[in-house]
Amino acid sequence: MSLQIRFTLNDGLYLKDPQDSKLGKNIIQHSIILIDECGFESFTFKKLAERIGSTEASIYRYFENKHLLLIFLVNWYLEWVSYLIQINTLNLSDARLKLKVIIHSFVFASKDNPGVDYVNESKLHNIVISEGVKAYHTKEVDAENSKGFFTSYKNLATSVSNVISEINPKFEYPYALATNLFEMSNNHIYFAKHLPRLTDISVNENNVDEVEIMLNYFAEKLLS
Amino acid sequence: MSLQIRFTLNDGLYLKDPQDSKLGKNIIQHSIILIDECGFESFTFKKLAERIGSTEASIYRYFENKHLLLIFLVNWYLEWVSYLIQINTLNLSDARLKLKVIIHSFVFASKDNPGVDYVNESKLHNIVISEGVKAYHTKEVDAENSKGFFTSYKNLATSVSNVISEINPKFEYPYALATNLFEMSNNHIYFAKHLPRLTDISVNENNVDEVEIMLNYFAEKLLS
DNA sequence: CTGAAATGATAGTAATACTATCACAAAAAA
DNA sequence: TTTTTTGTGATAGTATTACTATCATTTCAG
Repeated sequence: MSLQIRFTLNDGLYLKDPQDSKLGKNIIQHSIILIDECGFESFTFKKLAERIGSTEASIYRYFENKHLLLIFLVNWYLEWVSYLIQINTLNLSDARLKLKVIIHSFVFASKDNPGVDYVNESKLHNIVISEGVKAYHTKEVDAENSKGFFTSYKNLATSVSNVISEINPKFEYPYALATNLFEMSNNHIYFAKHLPRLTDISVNENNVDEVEIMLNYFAEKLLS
Repeated sequence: MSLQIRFTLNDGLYLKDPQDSKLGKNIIQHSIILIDECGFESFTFKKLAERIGSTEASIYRYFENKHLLLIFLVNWYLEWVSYLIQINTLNLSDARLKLKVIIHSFVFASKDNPGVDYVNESKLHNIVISEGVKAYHTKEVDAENSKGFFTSYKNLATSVSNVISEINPKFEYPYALATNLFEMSNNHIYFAKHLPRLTDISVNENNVDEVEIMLNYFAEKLLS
């Protein structure tokens, strides 16, 4: 027997909760692997169906389209990061230490943790880095936002901004700093791997220490 | 007669230079309008052809596909911003003032300038804000990067990072700060418009003053 | 054991992302 | 001027994508 983590995600994202069935979990597990392999644009439900020995029609019973699946995965990741932050800051009283844990979670979300058996957190993090921004850069943002599809991100931003305000109550941009640390983390890992001239840091064999050091430096300096 | 600005963009981006012909300029002009209207995913060459009274086949003679057209447009924008920065910092000696001009250009690129008659810089800026990240978030980044498709961004990052190093030669992350100011500018304008809970600033009727103030604050604090 | 729910199998449609061919007009070269 | 080249339009066609619909079968809960 195993204690399974289960996140409550906005139920408008799916037609049937994939966390409830074998097929659903298969969809999550292998969509992560497949998107990581081929990239989001050339990922299709047909390919996914072949991969898991199912059919397109069956997958469409869970997700209306691949875009909603992407939002689902990104939200899953954000819930996972929020969860990590929560358990690792529980017994910390120093807000500066909490922010260090937060930054560590942004950068390392994949490593050092047990996780959920059907989710490869490391590959999911790669997807968030490479494809995450596509989740909310569409013509339908406003409609999707009003359905609550981005509350996971907002909640994370809020909890991080609370820590920031705890460190420096006079800092005027706690939300902007919170989201910027997250976006910057993903961006610069991506830059280091693919467009190194756009950053100063380097990531060798998935060693993202330099990113963490940079984010800590930015945060400290801004909040001093 | 008019003095037309003309940017030299990587010639691998197009099959035939659209800046050379009436149809080419029409493609640029109306693709900007159309992508701004429908968003990149539902923008198609067929719709564009109908809009300008031409045919799909004719457009394919200029661009291999809509993805390369997007990279072309983003590069055009970056060249335009670089050009603005160059002419507006020419007679400045104070590096801090230069950085202010840079930030102003990131945020306001559209307004207060004459421009090129077939390019609506304001709409182009909107496209960069909403769709820009898709230009380099694909499985083909590495291949496209090696063809030099992203040199406009790299050049901009380099020139901004030079100003940053001029302000504070000991600052360890001049490139990261340069790209972050650019990305942050676009991100937070987008957040303010569509996901306001992810930022602290607001943008009313395209008044982006608050974004500019925030970026200046971040830059000053980090470089102090 | 029975019935409902989940899945598989198959088929079909509209739109997308192209490629190919031919005809025509205008501009450039001879 | 004539001839070529070049650019554009018109039309057609193909493979793939993004779905939707229907019916049969399996699975599992009561």
